[in-house]
Amino acid sequence: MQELDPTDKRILGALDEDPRVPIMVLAQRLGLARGTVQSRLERMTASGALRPNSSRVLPAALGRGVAASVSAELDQSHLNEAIAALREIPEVLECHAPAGDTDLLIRVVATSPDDLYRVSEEIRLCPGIVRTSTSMFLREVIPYRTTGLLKD
Amino acid sequence: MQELDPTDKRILGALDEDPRVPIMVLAQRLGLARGTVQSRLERMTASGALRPNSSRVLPAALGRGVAASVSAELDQSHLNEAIAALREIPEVLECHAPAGDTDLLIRVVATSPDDLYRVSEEIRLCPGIVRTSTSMFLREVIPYRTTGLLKD
DNA sequence: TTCAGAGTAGTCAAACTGATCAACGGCGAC
DNA sequence: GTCGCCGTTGATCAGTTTGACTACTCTGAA
Repeated sequence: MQELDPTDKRILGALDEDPRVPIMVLAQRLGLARGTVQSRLERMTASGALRPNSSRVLPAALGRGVAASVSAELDQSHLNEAIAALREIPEVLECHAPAGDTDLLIRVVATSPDDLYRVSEEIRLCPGIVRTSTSMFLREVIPYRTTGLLKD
Repeated sequence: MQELDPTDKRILGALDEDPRVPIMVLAQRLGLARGTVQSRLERMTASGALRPNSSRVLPAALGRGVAASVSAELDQSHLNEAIAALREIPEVLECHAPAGDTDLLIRVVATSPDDLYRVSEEIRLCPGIVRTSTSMFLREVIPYRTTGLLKD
């Protein structure tokens, strides 16, 4: 994956609202030749600089209106097993290994607080996971975005 | 924003790899009439069930290879000011208000550990923010996804 | 039973796509 | 300096897709 240059960013910026605008429209809106936009789009999608389109779907639209962060402490010798097990849980949206006290930080969603309990239980039962601590999100203060970074 | 039904999910699933496939191709791949796919896509994009396209861009592709989570404790009487200030920082990707001890959980990215220091400094200096604690992510164990939720 | 809403299947003209081309400019290697 | 490489441009082409429209069918709810 190579880094995106300012032209790439401009293209992505113009695609922000509607990723299906015709390339021609895009090109003339940006003052570029159609071929340029076309080849850059191909390169960007091929280079893996973009997440799959489904990452745009809001969990709330899938009935998962409750979000939370689960910290998990784990038996380091079973790290890979734990990760494999977490990957099988659809409600696990994302997982990071932070420096510091907790071993894994897991982003989850659920249909309700009750369902959240079920999900965190499911995480707790993953092999290698010793202890978890779930913190429900009361509010999404700033929704995920990268818009600001595109404007460099 | 209304909830997506199984057909909507199938459409989104088929769009996962390439959001620019022609609607006709999509329709015959799913065994639906073109008009159906077309109207549903319109409805979905209009209903706000999707994030802007730029949320697909990997921060790493924008030179932000370092990710972290910042917990911020704040003076509750300046909550809105703090949020407004955070919104102005492009490296702040997202922000949640969790139940529990910390007041805000902020997802940030940076170009380097050194740059991460700068960003967390910037957050600390936001009006209303009393104390912060930054935890750098050593590894993205499971990249963000919603794929599993689409298969219900 | 009747009705509204959603899906199907078909049409149309206009517009788009992907592929291709020659030409041009910048840039690093030699 | 100049050579070749690479990306951009502006152009062409046939084939396809789009958006808008129609009429018909199906289904669940009143």
